Amino acid sequence: MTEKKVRTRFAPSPTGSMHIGNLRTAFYAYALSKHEGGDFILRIEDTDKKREVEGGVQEIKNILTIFGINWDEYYLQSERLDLYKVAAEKLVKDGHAFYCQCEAKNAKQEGFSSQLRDSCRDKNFTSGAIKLKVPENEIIKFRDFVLGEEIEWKTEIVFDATLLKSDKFPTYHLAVVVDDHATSVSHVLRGHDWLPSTPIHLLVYKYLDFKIPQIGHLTDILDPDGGKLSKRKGSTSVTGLLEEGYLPEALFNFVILAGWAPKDNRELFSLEDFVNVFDASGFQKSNPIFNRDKLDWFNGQYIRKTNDSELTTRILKFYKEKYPEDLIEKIVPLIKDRITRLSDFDTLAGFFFKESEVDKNLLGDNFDKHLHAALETLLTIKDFNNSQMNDKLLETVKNNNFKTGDFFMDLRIAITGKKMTPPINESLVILGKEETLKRIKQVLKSTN
RNA sequence: GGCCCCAUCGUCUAGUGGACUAGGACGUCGGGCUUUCAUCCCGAAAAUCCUGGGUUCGAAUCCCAGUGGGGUCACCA
Repeated sequence: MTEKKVRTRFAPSPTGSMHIGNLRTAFYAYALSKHEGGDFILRIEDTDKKREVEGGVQEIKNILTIFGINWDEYYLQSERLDLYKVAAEKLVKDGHAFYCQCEAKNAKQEGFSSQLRDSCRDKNFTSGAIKLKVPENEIIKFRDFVLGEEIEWKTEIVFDATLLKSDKFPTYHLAVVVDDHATSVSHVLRGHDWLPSTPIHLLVYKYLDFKIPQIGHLTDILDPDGGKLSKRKGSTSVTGLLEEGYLPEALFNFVILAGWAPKDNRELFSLEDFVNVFDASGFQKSNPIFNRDKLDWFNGQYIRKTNDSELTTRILKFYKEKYPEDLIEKIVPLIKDRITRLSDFDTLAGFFFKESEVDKNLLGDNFDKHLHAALETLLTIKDFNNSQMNDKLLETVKNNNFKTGDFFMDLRIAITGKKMTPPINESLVILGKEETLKRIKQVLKSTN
């Protein structure tokens, strides 16, 4: 009964549109706690006012909600400034930090900086930014629960990091330690890029006399061209991917499997499945490459799993109600197996809404005979419905000794302007008699 | 450059000293189904387990070095 509750947090900063790798961290942190019936905390790290983006906080909340991630507690660092200030001043008082009045270096210097010890560390100023007084000749280490390794550094290579900026806002190094402690976070899960600054945090924990939580560093998702995932190859922002027509379920499934794997190599996971089977030993140690083909495959899988009325709604919303719902509903069964992204709906089903130009070169040698025969047959059908359409047209093919494939291909092209389309007879039914005949006549007329 | 992490088919991975003639998935190629394209089904190719040394009766699995990839070195997170 004294077991400590697993509490994790997702701590993004509202500095731009959320990156897919960032979202992955949220999924992992969520599953880590929820698998144990623990708590998941959302903490906004808005301590850099200069970089903060308008609406950034709302976007983070919206995205988590879209993916079904709910948080048990919520914190905004800018509302907790006193906490950090007290902690920083305590460190100064105890001799583990000092005031610095140097001019701020607020951008990365050219080349590699090597000035690890700050010139103000022994000047005993009583105001200014507060920096950590890193000790000499100490070994600082921890066991990373993702890597499963003990990692250590000599304090000689740790720099006197700024803890509290002169604007009284904390830096990440201070805020992360103070908040994780204050909110009883048991497991810290974060990007690989934080590994090098972990010794700073470890020192702060020690000097503040806080218990160190479990800390784990996740892999980075890499760009197919090398380096960290970048925007060169299309969007990597979550909203961008959503706008490309990817389903949240597919994005979720794809991204959790980039950096984590189950023992049995299972592929399809809902959020609930993932929480159920989650096991931290499944974390990978090496960086995965963003594989769009695999994402596309997942998306196709989920489109097929979605029931027709739900898919109709999603397409309706995706196109911001540009197309009428009743028509989408009829078309959905025809395109469901044929699209990999919602955005494919346009290219595959566009002809239903807008007459497409017919390239005569696409038509076969006997298109004239084919289309005349089709026209004649279609004219006799009073009520356009699937079974009748199929029977009559097939009968026409037989009676005229046409080649079935060639006949339907010409009809297909005349109606849609394309060689790759949904099933043609079913499409004609949806299109209706009037429109169908009109299009066939038009092609016949323009090719004469 | 210093420091740190990592290394199994093109890609994501299973594998935790003997069951590995290294398994699965995506992609690719071939076939089936079929009035197109897809879906679906079947099959194939694809991995010197990065290299070199050890340890061991035995190594993809443990150790060391090299090489390669990644990260990081701000009053940004």
